[in-house]
Amino acid sequence: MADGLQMGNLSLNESQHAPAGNAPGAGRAAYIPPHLRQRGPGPAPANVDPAAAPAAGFGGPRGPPGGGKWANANAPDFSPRGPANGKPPMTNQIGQMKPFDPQAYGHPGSYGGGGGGSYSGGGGAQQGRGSGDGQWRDGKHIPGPANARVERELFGVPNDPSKQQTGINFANYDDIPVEASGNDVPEPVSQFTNPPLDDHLISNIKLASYVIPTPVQKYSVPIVMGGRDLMACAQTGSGKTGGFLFPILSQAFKNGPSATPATAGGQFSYGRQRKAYPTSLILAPTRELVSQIFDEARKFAYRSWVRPCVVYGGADIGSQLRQIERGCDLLVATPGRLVDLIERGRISLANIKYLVLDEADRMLDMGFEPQIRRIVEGEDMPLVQDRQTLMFSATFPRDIQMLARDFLKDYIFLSVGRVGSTSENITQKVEYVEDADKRSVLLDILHTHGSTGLTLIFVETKRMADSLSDFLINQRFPATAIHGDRTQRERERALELFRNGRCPILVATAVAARGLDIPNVTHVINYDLPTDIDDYVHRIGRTGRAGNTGIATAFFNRGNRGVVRDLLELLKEAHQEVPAFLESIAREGSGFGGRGGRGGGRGRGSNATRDMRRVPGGMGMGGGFGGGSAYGGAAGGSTPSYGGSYGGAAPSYGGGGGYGGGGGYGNPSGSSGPSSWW
DNA sequence: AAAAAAT
Repeated sequence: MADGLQMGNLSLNESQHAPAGNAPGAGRAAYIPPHLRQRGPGPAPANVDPAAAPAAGFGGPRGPPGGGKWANANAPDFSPRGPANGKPPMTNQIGQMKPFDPQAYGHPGSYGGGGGGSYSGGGGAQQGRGSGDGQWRDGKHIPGPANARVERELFGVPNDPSKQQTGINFANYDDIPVEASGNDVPEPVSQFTNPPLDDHLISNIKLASYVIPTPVQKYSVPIVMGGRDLMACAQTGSGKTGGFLFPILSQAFKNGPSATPATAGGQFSYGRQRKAYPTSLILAPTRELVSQIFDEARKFAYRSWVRPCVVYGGADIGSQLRQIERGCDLLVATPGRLVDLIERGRISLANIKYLVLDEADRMLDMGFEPQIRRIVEGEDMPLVQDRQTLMFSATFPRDIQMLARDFLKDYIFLSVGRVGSTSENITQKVEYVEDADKRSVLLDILHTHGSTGLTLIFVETKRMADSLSDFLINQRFPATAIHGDRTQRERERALELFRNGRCPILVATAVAARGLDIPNVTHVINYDLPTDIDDYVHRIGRTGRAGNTGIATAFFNRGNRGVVRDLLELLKEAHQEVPAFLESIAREGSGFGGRGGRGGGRGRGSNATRDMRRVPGGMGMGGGFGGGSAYGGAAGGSTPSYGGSYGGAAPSYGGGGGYGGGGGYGNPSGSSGPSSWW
C-alpha cells in the first residue's frame, strides 16, 4: 500500500547504507560445519587483549553513521516529531505496547486510516526515535540532545510506581551466590564507574535509576569488556539484560561504528543498498521477551549513536523493514523473523561483533535449534573467533552445553543462584486441589489476597486460559489472558493492561512463563502445574523479583504426580514448607520407579548450572548418547577443554583425532538427539 | 501433551 511511497521517501536518505569500507573476511560466507570449525592449531586463545577486541568490530569508519544521517542533531527539525515516539507507524510495533498513553504514543488514530500518509510527510518520519539519535563524527561520540518527553517515555517520571525500577540494587542481591569459572576470570566490578564503563552509558544508567550492579552485572561487565565469551546461568530478573547491554553498549559508545563490509550486495548492486549491518545481535525466544529487551536497549542507547531495532513475527514486516532501513546497530530478534529478513536480503550478519543468545534453553525447547544454527553457522555471521558470543540460559542441560561448545570460545562460565532455591524471596505453597475444585479455590484466593499487586495465573492450555479468564471476568475480577492463539496485538494489550495494573489478574500459558520481567507481581498461581519442573521454576520466578517478596501457590492433585519428586526436591532446596500429602504421593509413586519418562537425569544433568567443562562425564549422563562415542570418545561427552588441561580423555582442539573417534559428531543422533536420549 | 515461532 503506502509501502512503496515510503520506501521511495526513505531512499533519499538511505543511499548511505551502501557498503563502504573494506571489511576483512567479508567475502566469507560459505558454511563451515561446526566440527570443522574452531579446530585451528591448538587451543583457542586463552585470552583476548581487551584493547584489541573492539578493534575487530567497532572502530572502523562507516561513512556517515546511521544515526547521524537522519536523526542528525544538526538537521533542520521541521514537523512535530512525527509519531510521538518517532517510531514507524505501526500498530503492533514493539515498544508501542502502551496504547493508553497518548503522551508517549501520540495519536494512534492518525496512523489508522491515513496509513503512511502522516508518516511520509516530510521529515517527521526521520526524527529521532528517542534513542540512538546521537552520532559518531570524527572519531568522537556526539550524543544527541536531551529530550524531556523521550526521557519520560523511556525512564518514567521519578517516583512513578508504575515504572518501579527492576533488577536493581536491593540488598538481597548480595545474598545471591555467583560462581565464575574458566581461564583468567576477570575481577568483578562493584560499581558503575568509568573505567571500565563509558560515561554516556553511565549517565543513561543513572537515568534508569540503577545504582549498583547486580551480581550478574558485576561479573559480566568485565568479562564482556575484556573480550571474553560468556556462558551464564541466570534469570532475567537478576539483571541479566543489563549484564549484556551495558558492556556491549559501552564498547560501542567508546569505539564507534564499524565498517560495513564492501562485498555486501556487491553482486546485486543495482539500486540502493538497503541491507542493514547490525553490530550486535540479540536472539530471544518469545516476542514479548524480545520486546522487553528492546525497551531496555532503547533506554541505555538514549542519545547515543547506537540505534536499537527489533524484529519479530506476528507484526507487520513492512514497518520493521523501514525501521531497520533507518539504521540498525543493535538488533533484537526472534529467530524466525530474523531468518526471514536474512532471506530477503535485508539484514546481513557479516558485521556482527556481539552475539547474544538469551534464554537459550527455552529456545531449544521451542525447537529453534535449526534456525539458531542457521543464523550462527549457516549465514554470514563471523566465525566464533571473530565475534564475541554470550549465552544465557536458566539451566545447563547437555544440548545447551553442546551449543556452548560450538558457539563459544574459551568462555567464562557464570552461575547465578536460581530463583526459588537460593533466594528465599518467594514463599511457595502447594495445595491439594482436585480439578473440579480449582475454580472455587481460585476465587477464594483472589478474594483473600486483596487488591495489592498483580496476580499471574498459569494454566496448561490456551483454551483453559480463555475459559478461565472469561470465568473470572464473569465473576467481576479484572482479568485478561495471554496465549499463543491470541493475536500479537491482543497479547501486547493484555500484557500492558497487566503491567499497568488495569487488569491486575493475568491468565497465561507458557508463553509468559519465562523471561518476562513484570514488576509488582506479588502472586503466581500455578492453576495447572507444568510437567517440567524447570517450567515451574521459571513461572514462580515471575514474582519475588528484584529483591521483592512474592507468593507462589500451586494447585496439586494426582494428575501432577509426574512432577512430585522434582517439586519435593525443589521445595526442600528452597527451605519451603513441604505438605504431607506431597511426601506420601511421592512415596506412592516410587513403586514403579517414580520417574516417569525422564526423571532420572533431572536435577543433575538437566538442571545443572555448573561449569561442566571440568566435570568428568559432565555432559549429563555418564555413557553419553550414541554409545559414548559421539565426541570422539570423550567420557560422557564432556565439553572439550580448550587448554587440554582437564585430563587426557577430553579431546582438545589441537589433538589429532579428537573428534574423529566415533565419528559421532555429525551424527544426527548426536547433534539433535539431546531431548530424546532417554 | 502443550506451547511457541515466519508466512
